[in-house]
Amino acid sequence: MEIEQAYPYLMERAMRQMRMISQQAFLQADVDITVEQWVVLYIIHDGQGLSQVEITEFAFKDAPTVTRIIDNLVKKGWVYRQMSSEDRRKFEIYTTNEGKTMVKKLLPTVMAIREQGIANVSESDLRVFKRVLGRLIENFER
Amino acid sequence: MEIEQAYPYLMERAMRQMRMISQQAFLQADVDITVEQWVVLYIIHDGQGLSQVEITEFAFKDAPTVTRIIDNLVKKGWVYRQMSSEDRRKFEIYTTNEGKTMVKKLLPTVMAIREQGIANVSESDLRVFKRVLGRLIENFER
DNA sequence: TTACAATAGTTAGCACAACAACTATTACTA
DNA sequence: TAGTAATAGTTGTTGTGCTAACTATTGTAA
Repeated sequence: MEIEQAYPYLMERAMRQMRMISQQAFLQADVDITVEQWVVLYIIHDGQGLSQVEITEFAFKDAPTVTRIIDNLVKKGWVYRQMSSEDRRKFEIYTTNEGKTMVKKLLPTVMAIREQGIANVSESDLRVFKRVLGRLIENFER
Repeated sequence: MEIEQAYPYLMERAMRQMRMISQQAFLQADVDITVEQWVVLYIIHDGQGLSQVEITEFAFKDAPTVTRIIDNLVKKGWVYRQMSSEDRRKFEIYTTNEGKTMVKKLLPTVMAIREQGIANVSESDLRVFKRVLGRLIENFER
């Protein structure tokens, strides 16, 4: 089937496989977390005190989705919301100690999967790969 | 933020932009269809008479998802299920005339968006890009 | 200062993604 | 051939993605 050679199809497929493998790895590490929750948790961990809007931009998700993912992370005790003192519309989001522990526990696994994907890909091919991805993003902007 | 340079992040972002632009284009063409419905409709159009399992494999989605997407396509009058004569567990899925019309109407738009993405990407870079994608898929297999 | 616009976040509704459990049918094997 | 395994498809549940509509707060301009 012709569609199997198209680059969007290949990208979709690679992404889905990576997601499945990551999910599997989280399960094996005995951590009840989805890939999307991981992404947001990691951003919160890295950015301590970000507002939800800022998290929205980094995660490239929309506001309602981020609200719900943070709800879930709060339920699991990994992050908390703190009312901003300058702007009462805002929250500042932080990881709890358990949240930090989770990130430390899972980060090596995530990095390993990322490496697994590009095993046997040369430095120069990887550079081209990232450059084309950057171009795609530019070309789809606006 | 460091995560913005990682290739999975770039892939996710490019894919999401492409999906949004496609959705927008469908809206502008006055066709009420989601990107996922488009993918499945196109596969059905191209493969006339495929079973749902076969569609599942081409679309790289799972069976329940394909069932429900086909349900929606049937509701919209673009495809129909026909009981297989050799195996009564199976359906053969075909496009209706309206379905064919939709594909003909939307295909040029979809191709144009695909081209827009790789505008100003050289032939050789595109080759590398696809090769790396293929490698990712291989590396995540098993 | 009052009125209106913009911003931060939430809620609701529909579609999709992943998983588990289920029915119906077909294939395999003792 | 009877019993069991495998296959095709559906249904239900939870979480996510996107849009629209909403509340509360802050910014801006007459």
